[in-house]
Amino acid sequence: MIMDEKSGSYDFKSTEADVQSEWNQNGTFEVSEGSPKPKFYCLAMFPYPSGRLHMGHVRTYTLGDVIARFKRLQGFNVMHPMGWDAFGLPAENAAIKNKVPPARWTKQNIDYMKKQLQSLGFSYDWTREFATCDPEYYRWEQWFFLRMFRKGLVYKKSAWVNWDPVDQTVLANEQVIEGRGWRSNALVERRELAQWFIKITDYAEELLAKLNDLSGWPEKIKLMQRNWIGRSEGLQIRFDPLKESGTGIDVYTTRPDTLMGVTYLAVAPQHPIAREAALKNTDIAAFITAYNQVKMAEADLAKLEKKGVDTGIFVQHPITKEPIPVWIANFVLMEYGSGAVMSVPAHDQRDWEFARQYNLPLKQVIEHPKLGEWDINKSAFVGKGRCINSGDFNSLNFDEAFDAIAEALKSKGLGERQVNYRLRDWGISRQRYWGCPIPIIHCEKCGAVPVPEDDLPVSLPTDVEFDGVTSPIKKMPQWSRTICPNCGGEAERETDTFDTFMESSWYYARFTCNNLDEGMLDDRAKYWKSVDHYVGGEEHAILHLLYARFFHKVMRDEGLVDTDEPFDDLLALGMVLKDGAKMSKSSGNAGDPQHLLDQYGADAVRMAMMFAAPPEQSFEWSEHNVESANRWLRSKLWKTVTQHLEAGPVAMLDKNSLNEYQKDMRRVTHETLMKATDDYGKRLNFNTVVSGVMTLFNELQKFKDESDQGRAVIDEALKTAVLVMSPITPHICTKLWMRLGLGSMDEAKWFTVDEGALRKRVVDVIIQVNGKLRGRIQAPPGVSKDDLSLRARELENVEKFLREEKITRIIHVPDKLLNFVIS
RNA sequence: GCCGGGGUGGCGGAACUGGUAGACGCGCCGGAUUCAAAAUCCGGUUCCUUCACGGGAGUGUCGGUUCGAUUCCGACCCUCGGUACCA
Repeated sequence: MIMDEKSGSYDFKSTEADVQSEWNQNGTFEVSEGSPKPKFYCLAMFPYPSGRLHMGHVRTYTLGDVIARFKRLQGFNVMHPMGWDAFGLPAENAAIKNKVPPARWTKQNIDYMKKQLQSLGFSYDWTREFATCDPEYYRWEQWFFLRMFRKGLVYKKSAWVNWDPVDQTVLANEQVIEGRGWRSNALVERRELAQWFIKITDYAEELLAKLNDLSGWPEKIKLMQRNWIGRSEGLQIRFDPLKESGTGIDVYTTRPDTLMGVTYLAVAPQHPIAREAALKNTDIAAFITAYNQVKMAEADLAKLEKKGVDTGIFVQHPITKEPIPVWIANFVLMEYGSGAVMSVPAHDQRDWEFARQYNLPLKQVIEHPKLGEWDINKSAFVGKGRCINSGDFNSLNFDEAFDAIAEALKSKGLGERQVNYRLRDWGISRQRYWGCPIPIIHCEKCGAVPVPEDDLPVSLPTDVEFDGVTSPIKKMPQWSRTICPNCGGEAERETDTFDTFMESSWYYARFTCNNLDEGMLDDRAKYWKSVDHYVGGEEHAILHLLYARFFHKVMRDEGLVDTDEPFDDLLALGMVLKDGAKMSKSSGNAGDPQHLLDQYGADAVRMAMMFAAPPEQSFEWSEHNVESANRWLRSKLWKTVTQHLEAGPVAMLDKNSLNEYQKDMRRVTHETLMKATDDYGKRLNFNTVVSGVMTLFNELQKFKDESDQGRAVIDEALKTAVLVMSPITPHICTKLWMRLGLGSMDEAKWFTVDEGALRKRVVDVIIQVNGKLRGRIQAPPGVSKDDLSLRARELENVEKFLREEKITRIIHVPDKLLNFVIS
């Protein structure tokens, strides 16, 4: 047993319970908009209620809490809310497995996880809590969707899904394992369904440009978003049919300078040309069928062996009018550009490999700028250079050729300059039950009609049987049968639901006014503005963060918020790994912290997590650290403070009467405080805050001075240590703060560093010979190069390396280093 | 495949602007305390070499820049995250 019952020893159970109940009674973390303090909105990505917390949650929420508590100590009006990203696939899986309706399962999980979060002592304003499956929440999401619908940001088109022919259901990519349905084990087919899309590409330019303003975001995340948006400038080129009757093909290229080297075109297997060709040719039909058996994830498609099939169709080259064969290739994506590419095997490695495989001709049209000669039979030359074998365009460089070819094609109506994005419009239809219903009514006469605002929300029935075969609301005519708001005739509700990224794209704004019945957001959203600090896993670097940035811009354009970006500063956390893989819902409930909380307490769990690694780094979780954190809190922090208090009252610190020994100890205190201020406020490295405080205690342990001023120095050190640790281990620190006679921790203010205390009496200067360490000298700060050089040469171990050598240079880094360079 | 990270003792990590590599903690080893144990405290702990002082090597691999490189540059290997229906 960890606790012993001797009086005065640390009992984390009663301490944590006491402190938490005080927070609850006092409403310590409830905030409003009327404060004279500056506002600070601190948010950690809300969890999917998967059942129990795992260590990834503990890390995210402890980091968020540390930031919130530090900012509170610095005098900010801190809002730190929490809620639930409650719609999603796992609830459906659990419903099938346990025969529980998704709503009930979700509710149970929320109840349990909320208790866990509370027992960890996070400083949440729980009055702002909501779950995204609450109709009061998703009502406004439906309302906002209809605003987008009326703005023309919403449209319908067909798109491909993974179809399980046995379960008669659409599968998510992660539910397709080696080409088979996860439950039925049936071979998955791809199907085309009509789906709703939101025009995020209308905002592509702004989403890209505004990244430059996000100085509080990590460069790596911004870089990933830039690449994801993937802006490029190129040419849309028309290849006309050879015969009048055929169909032409549009391609998009960023290398129009290689147009004269085109030897074939490649189209995606879903391209209309490919489909048409399949009707007449069984080989082509078989090729497309085989392609459609691979799941639609890009990672899987891109890893396919490059394969193609000849359509037998020819189009004409827009300049030379020569016939160009059209192939179908499994590496061409229908979603990007026009679903067709012009292939220049001499100057594109992928085209080159494809041409080799199918014996298609190569034509070199770009000269290597340095080598001149290039053997295109060995590999493609993908660099830029001057045009050759290109008729009128010969000797032009890339830019000149780009312009000349663009002009030539434009005059013939065969080409147009185009800015293209890799970013695709956001498909938001899901053929699932456990999500927010799409508020559209389908009428035979009027088409897709928005549900009138007064009829919102379109509620999802929660008392359902869920067997996994199709969505329950697709089998409930009493739910889907309705009247057309337009013509009053019989009509059907849309039975698809929203992508769950919809909910997480605006929840941060709703926390400002979660109880608002009359609208989506009110002026409180304008008071809290953007999230000042957003904390969450790096796995959300692209999708969630991009969708939320997009939503925010649309909300701004609708006058609902005042700022351009939702998240000013972003802390993108590394993964907590278990056996080398990320901890998540899909890997079961690995890493439930409950037994650790029971055995060692919340402070120990929080401290162990913060001490383990810096936030942005992934690391393998080891429970061992929790025990040692508990030991440190108990036998160092608690015990030292307790013994200090038991030794009686402490005199006032008089800075001017300290001896050198006491000044040295005091310097360590202020160095620790300075480092912690920087680590919390700027570097966001909390592991080094902990190690700094541990070092302070190691120094205190060596400091033996029972004099009045000696004890005053200790007193200051302990108060500093308790303050510095309080964002990480708030329970024990709240109690010790009180005991140290400092009153309520809720009123505490961050300390100021005493610059005078940092001054050093002596510095350690290292002496090197040719960059190798040969000795060290203690000297007063500011010691001159000459003095050092003289003293260094007297050191035997330095002298023996300099003897009989010629010194060519002496490098001096003040107060740090002296390096003798010998030949 | 593509995009973005990461790689430092037995382990987690530190070294913040190119200047003492391994802070702090875990583990392990030795000692104190104890009837004994737990708990606690003290000391040691990169590797090789040396009685010792010291010396040599060393931050994924190979190469480069520099008086000096974990840090900057180039190539490669391994690994993690994302890849648009996991969230």
